[in-house]
Amino acid sequence: MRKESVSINDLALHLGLSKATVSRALNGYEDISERTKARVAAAAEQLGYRPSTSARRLALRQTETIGLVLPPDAGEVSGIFLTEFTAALADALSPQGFDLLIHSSLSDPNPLAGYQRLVEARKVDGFVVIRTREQDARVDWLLEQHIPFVAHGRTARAAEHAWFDIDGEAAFRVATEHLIALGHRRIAMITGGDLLYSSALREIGFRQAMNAAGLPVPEDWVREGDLSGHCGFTQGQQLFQGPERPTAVVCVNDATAFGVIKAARHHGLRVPQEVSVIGYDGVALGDLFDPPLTTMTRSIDESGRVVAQALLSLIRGANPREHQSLQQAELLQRASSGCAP
Amino acid sequence: MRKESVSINDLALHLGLSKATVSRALNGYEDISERTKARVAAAAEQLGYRPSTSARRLALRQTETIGLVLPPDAGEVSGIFLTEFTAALADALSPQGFDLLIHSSLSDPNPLAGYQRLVEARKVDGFVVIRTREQDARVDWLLEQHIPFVAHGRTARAAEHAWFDIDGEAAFRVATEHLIALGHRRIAMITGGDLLYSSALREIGFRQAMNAAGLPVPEDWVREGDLSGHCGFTQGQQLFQGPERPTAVVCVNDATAFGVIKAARHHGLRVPQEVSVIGYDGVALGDLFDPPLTTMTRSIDESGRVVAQALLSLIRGANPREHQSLQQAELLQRASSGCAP
DNA sequence: TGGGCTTACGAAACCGGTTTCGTTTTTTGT
DNA sequence: ACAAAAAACGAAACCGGTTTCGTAAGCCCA
Repeated sequence: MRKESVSINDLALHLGLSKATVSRALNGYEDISERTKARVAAAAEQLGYRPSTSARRLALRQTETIGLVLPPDAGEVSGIFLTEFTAALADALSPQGFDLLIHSSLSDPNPLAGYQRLVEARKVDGFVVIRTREQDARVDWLLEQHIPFVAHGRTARAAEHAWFDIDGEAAFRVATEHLIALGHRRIAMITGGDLLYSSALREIGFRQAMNAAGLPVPEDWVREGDLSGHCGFTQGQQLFQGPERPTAVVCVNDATAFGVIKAARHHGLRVPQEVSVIGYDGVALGDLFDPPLTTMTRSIDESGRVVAQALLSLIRGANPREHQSLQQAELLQRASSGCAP
Repeated sequence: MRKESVSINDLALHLGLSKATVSRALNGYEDISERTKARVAAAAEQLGYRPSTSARRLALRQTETIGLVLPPDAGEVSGIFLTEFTAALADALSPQGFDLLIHSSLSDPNPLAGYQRLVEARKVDGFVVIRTREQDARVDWLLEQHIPFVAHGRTARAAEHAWFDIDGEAAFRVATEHLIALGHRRIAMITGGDLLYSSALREIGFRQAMNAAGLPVPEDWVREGDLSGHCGFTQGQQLFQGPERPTAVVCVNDATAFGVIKAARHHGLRVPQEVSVIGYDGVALGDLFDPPLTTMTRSIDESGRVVAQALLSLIRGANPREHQSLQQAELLQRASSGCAP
């Protein structure tokens, strides 16, 4: 613990000025002469003065901190994505003097608990909410409390809040059309259930492309997963067991796709010769997989940057409706998709 | 932004007591009567009083926050591990009222920059340092400044600081002996170079087991990687190209192992029939891989908990030497290791 | 020369807690 | 019954900034 840090009082004393003047000089107020500002800046530099963050926060009634509360299954489900995303967030926040606070309470089953604790303790100025659902209790509560936040993903109340999302509908249209162009006619999908609003949108895109091509979508070829690879595996096994099995599967995310590929192999089906699989997210590991995973992707770094900027804007008073951004994903064609058998 | 939050002054006024008494009552001081304590607690509950974190921090000269600064390549290299680890950290910290602050400055090439900024701004009470190297500038600096920290992994100066580590030497002895027991005699290793002190220790364990079994270790069968899957792939290709290729490879981490398996496949070598591969970390994705990855593992959750407790202890004044903990990893036998051909 | 305007700065209050120290009140001892 | 000790609480300083408001000094102009 540092003991000998110099306070604004020390600085004022050393300069023979009042702390009020020093404070305003450092903050560029108009009613301080240029000569004094220069003197103060020089002395601050020389004495190594660093304003105390705690004191600033108390005086400004602002924490300059934004909160990210992790879902209980964060590690298993969205591992790589989250690390890249939080890194991008933190990186975009720090030049503005903001910090990223990570909260996790596995113990408490209530999804609101973490948010409430951070708000009550006044530890954050706003939130980034990830993995949004269609009906999202966290979003409802934050809206009700008028707390700034930006959602990564839309919700049923998307019109009312700030969000950043990737156009899953379009993405899955593209992915499905890609498969259709390769000659596939029997295509299945594994969704994320109601764990992710985006899942429903992606399903719509899938169905649109199928309809447009006049292809049928049997009811049990749209199966509900839980975003995990394990579930992708079991659902994949269901898909592949009949004689009338699909020749291609689009998956709500990469983890699920990994599971589906494993299931295909279990049934002795080669990928992509006998079954094509497409994922969604573009995690780096997909490239090492066998076969390398074809997927829909969009720069995570940029997502983090955009979300961070939007949130800072909100905290400074911007209108949430001005920060709703829909981005397009791109098809990253690797080797898990190929011509229909 | 909440406006109407009740302060300790409001509470004192409402009770007809001084704020000093209220403060001490809430903090359980001995010189406050039980009756008063009960009254204060009841009123606090009723009015929904929540102490301001900023004010507490200023008065206590403590931030109750610990910092984690991400390495620049965090997302690519140690994705899944990091999410699980930070979640575990945050989870263990929050019951003690501590928060986890994530910092990342990709822009600044200086590995110390993030630490210095957080310390100068007095934003944290201590650090968790990950991915330690043998000569680690961050550790040197933190020691010099007498700032509490616990390292995840040892360094050359391990005797001087608190650390949590997994016994990589023993782990790689176990992994190598496992392969030897399966009949392998030609075993290679891919290390992490000097990116990770643990890498050197793991190499020692590997060599020990080989020596004990009287097996030779050709110089170019210990190849240097960078912890990434991509590098595992290129190094694996080197290993497999000659006629005298190894029948098994132990890898410094799972990502590298994934790359090696891909390389094996590129050379038409089946895993594990013709080549066995063992990783290290035990990430969840390993189970979905084809074949599921045999690896050395240890509960990440528990690591996080132990590190968090150690750091809190340090901040409360404990001796760093009392918090040096070496844990044993376990062999997680899946399908990427099998009998020698 | 004196009244009105700027300009540049200082005094003091404030943010919301904690802590030191002193004072009043009650209890204890004889 | 009275002095001494203990118990319970209040006043005020403090942590280190920001901000409001007031004022002295310098300048302009009649």
